[in-house]
Amino acid sequence: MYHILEKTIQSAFREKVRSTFGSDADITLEQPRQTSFGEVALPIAFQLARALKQNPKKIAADLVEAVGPIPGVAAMEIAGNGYINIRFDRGAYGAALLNSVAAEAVDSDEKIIVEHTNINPNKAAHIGHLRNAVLGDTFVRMLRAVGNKVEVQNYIDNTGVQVADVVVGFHFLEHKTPAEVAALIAENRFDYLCWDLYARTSQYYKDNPEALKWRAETLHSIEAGHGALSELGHLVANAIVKAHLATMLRLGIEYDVLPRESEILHLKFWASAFELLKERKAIYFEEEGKNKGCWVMPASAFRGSDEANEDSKVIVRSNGTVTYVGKDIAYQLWKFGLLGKDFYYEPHTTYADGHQVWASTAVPQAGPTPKFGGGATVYNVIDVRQSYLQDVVVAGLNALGYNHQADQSIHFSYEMVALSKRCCADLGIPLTPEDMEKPYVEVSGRKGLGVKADDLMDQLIDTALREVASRHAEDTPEQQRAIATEIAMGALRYFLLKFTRTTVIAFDFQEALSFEGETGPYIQYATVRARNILRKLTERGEAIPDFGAELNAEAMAAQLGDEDAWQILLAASKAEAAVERAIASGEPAHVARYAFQLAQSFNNFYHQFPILIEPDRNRKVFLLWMTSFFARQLERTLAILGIAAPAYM
RNA sequence: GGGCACGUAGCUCAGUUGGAUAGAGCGUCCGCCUCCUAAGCGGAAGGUCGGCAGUUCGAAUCUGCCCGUGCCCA
Repeated sequence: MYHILEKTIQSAFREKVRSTFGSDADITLEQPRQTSFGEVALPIAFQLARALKQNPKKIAADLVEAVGPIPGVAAMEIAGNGYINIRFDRGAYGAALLNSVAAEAVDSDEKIIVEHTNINPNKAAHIGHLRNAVLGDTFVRMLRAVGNKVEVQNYIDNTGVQVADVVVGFHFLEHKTPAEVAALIAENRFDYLCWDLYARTSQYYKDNPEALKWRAETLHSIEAGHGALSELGHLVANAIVKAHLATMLRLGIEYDVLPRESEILHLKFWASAFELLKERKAIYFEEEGKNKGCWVMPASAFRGSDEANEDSKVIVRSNGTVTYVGKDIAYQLWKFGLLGKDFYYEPHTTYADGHQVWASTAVPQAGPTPKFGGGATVYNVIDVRQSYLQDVVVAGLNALGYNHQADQSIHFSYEMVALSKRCCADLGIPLTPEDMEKPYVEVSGRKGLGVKADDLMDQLIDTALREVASRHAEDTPEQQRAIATEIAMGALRYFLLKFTRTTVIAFDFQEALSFEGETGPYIQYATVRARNILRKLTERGEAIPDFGAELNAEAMAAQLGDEDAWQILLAASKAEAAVERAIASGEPAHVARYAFQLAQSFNNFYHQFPILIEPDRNRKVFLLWMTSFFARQLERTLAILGIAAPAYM
């Protein structure tokens, strides 16, 4: 509702600014410094003052005169040196909220692809991976909430160095056969086992550099697709992908399709992309210099036109192997439906809600399978350290002449999750003097340095469970655990979302395990309270009023004359505006912050207005409507954040 | 050496794209459970928005130069 009125005001002014002053300046809306100034402020007169060489105050007055009455607006006043302050018609506003039945949903046929998670399938997921997945998943929920068609992809690099290294560990260090590894997979926490083995193998390379030949041998075997090493590679990657899906499902994160690198290889995606790149002269064969014998992309393609830097990017090495970027260009082309090729798909996993995840396969399937890829816009959720490579991929699209798709290929970047020094101390990680100088310590899978996702979730659940058990001792352990899990996961998702994407999260247990203040549970608690009021009402034998019948614009106006009630309702009605703003800025943190403010508003309301014992019938009906409106807004916003609203707390 | 970020209260962070008196949580101090759940609420203290210059009606926000930190590319 709020953003609809915003747009009405905006367009009314835009039109008059154009017709009266011949300017098509942007109409920016602000929130007045003081709530007593009104609901919306326009500084447009200042923007026009310079060009028109007129007093802003006069411009503002002329403009207000020209615009005339706007539906939904009660008053416009000139304030300060030329601010236009706008007051809403409270009765009309309240009545509109009362009648709004999940408006809009600007349906679009265009598909948006969001790729996230993309964890190397060679070890357990850690907190850095969680940030990726939670950011990606929340952004997907935001896009879907406003009516977009979204496809969620989780790319699986099942033929890469990292998988090879774990295979090296099993085969050369542990002397395990595929059958033995299969047996290990059947046991518990294979992903944890690999976590340690990967670190051990990495250390072994360090001490015995000649062992790197094992890695090369393994990579060749995996690429060729036969032999014990290849078999081990598939066993490891498939088992770890399963573990990752299970880990992410704990946080309510689901995928639509898992495109795998093995199929990119077998279906010769790269060969098609290579031909395209050569044909369109996006890359060239280097005849001399250090990159002699390589196919390279000229630096000018991705570094602006600065001639200063001569460093071109190698796409195909002189030994004929393609770099990671090369494969990524092929994959990106496929995402836009530009490759002229497609995967085959087979069912991978079915979630409890019936939702099916598909995985790519090189084998044609008998029955009908869905189509994936061919998006109009592609978001790649990848951490900021990959910026350079992402630029090269986009440059590849541009060099091929796909400028529009290049613009629609968005690196949804975010800063890493590091470990605070206190966190390292908690984990018993010894810090070098070098580390002590730094503000935080970088997570390293290679060193086995990090907080495992499942460990963290378990710890959060334990902490929440102690609290739930002390508050609801009468409940069964299963019930307590279910509630504690919802609270723990809510806390974790909120913790990862409240920071903007450019902020490095220095992970700290004390902060992450907190359930008070600006946290997920704070918002959940407000939601539980709102619903409790309505539940208590029916428990007392009273019916929830028919708000549509008992309230109208007049009644709303009377009740909303109360300044506090009005401000609280106004805040509660801005959910859609907050989501739109967050999508425009690509910042899920804005939704998270709004959810917190919404909960604060509700708590404010809760403490200020006793509802069930309110003697005045009209007022009580109004307060109950406010309560149900809050409950709905909180539930919606939590759903967008992927946070559950527990039955009780 | 080049590129990209960041620097705001004791700590951790927001700041709606240049607007009116810079906000929140944590921590500290004081207060509130006879009342819909205290995972809550109210109040207090706490700031040279890294520094200097510039752009203009107006700068935490834009530009330049410094200082400091992180990441990436050679």
